Amino acid sequence: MRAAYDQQIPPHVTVVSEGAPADFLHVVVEGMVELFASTQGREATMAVVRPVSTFILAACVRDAPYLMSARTLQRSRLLLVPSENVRAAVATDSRFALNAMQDLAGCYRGLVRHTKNLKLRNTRERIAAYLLRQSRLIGDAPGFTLPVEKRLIASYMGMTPENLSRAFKSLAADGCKIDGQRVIITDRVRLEALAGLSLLLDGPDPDASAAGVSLPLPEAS
Amino acid sequence: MRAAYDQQIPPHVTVVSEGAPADFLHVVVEGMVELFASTQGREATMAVVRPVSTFILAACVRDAPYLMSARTLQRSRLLLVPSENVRAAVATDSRFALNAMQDLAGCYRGLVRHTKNLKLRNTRERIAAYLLRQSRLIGDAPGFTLPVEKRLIASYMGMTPENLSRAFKSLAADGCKIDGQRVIITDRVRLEALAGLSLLLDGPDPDASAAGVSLPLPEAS
DNA sequence: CAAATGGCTTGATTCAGATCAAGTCTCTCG
DNA sequence: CGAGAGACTTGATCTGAATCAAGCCATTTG
Repeated sequence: MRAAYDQQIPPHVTVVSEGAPADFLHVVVEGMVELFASTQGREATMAVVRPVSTFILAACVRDAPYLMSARTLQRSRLLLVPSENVRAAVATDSRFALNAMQDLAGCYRGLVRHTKNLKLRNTRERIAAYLLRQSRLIGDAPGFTLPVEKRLIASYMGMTPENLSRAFKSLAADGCKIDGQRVIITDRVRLEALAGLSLLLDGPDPDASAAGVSLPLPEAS
Repeated sequence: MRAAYDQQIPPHVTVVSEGAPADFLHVVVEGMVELFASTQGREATMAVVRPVSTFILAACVRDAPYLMSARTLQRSRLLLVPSENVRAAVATDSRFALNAMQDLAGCYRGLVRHTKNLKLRNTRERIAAYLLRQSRLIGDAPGFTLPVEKRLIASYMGMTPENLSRAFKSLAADGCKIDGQRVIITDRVRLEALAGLSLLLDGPDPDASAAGVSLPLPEAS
């Protein structure tokens, strides 16, 4: 920690570029950071990190290049811990290692869920599942506010903003009303049926999503 | 290890079902194991594990339910280590913990790559990238043999066998000839261009794929 | 050895989702 | 306050990939 840098970063600043060597472990202390990947024009949101969580721990541990880029979505406070110090801590402090491992395992499981989602469900089902999960994470409240921009949700879910918009509208017929940022689940049973039940796929343990990776929690309302 | 079970398993046997509690860490000593996920009829291959590698380490570490199922593709020899022993070893043996962490980080990075692939490339590009990566993993040999059934490759890559077949055929025009199990890269430059350059996306470190997760290595020929 | 099974290919057709093209609304900023 | 920018929506159209339907081939099995 003594070697770490504490930084205030304005919104919309890219703080990590994929391909670069993993010099620092990043910790989001305040604000919100998007992890994304891009190739020749195309771009995909991989996760959104909220306080207090780390990102690119895996690259640090392996001393390998970053696989994702990161940019701030809001003004954010980041703690940058030099990778060598992280690796030293992992090697000498077994409690640190244990916690790092839990974090890593959580990230992995979060990504497994995300990938299953992409491969096994179509757009409407993915959205239904997402909304249900959001609702569950705040205690099964039927109403809540979307925590990030829709275009970001669309990218994370592997679809275009246009299709997200259409899907949102069409969900009215399946138990969920979306108006602007406001979401109201009107018929949970119906929505769950659409999502392809199997909340096994999304639950019961929140894993990484509780830790702040994947997409942020909504606010109940 | 003293508490572990050493088992010979016939082909096509499901040894792990998603949703079940993670009672054992599995180690593939011989053979080949497919990790897959399914919901209501649909099914997706998530990875193929080859010796010597572990699977479902993350579930063990977190003491959480399995997120994937596992079945043998061939007659296989598996070592089942009770999860509690794994967690005990992690807690007491810092070298063990360190290695487990490396493994976990490798799996995570492998999955990040896979997900980027799914989100950023279309079917032909994914296949081109896959073939190039296979070639690279055996030392840039232009010719090799596909290591698993095509239907499995198709599922792993998130497409139907029909489309994989068509894509393979169409790649003849882009620098790669596939005949049965045999692959010959005739024009690497062209194929790389199609794959969307960015071998950043797939390299340079092999991470998990070297460790035996993702899809198996091909055989040079 | 004939039948069956399962993987693979091929063609025809369909459809989910992408793309293209406006247009609206909100928020910011000069 | 008016202009501009960016997010979002909506409709029309296009297209990549899925689905459906045979047929082929190799391997297994009775």
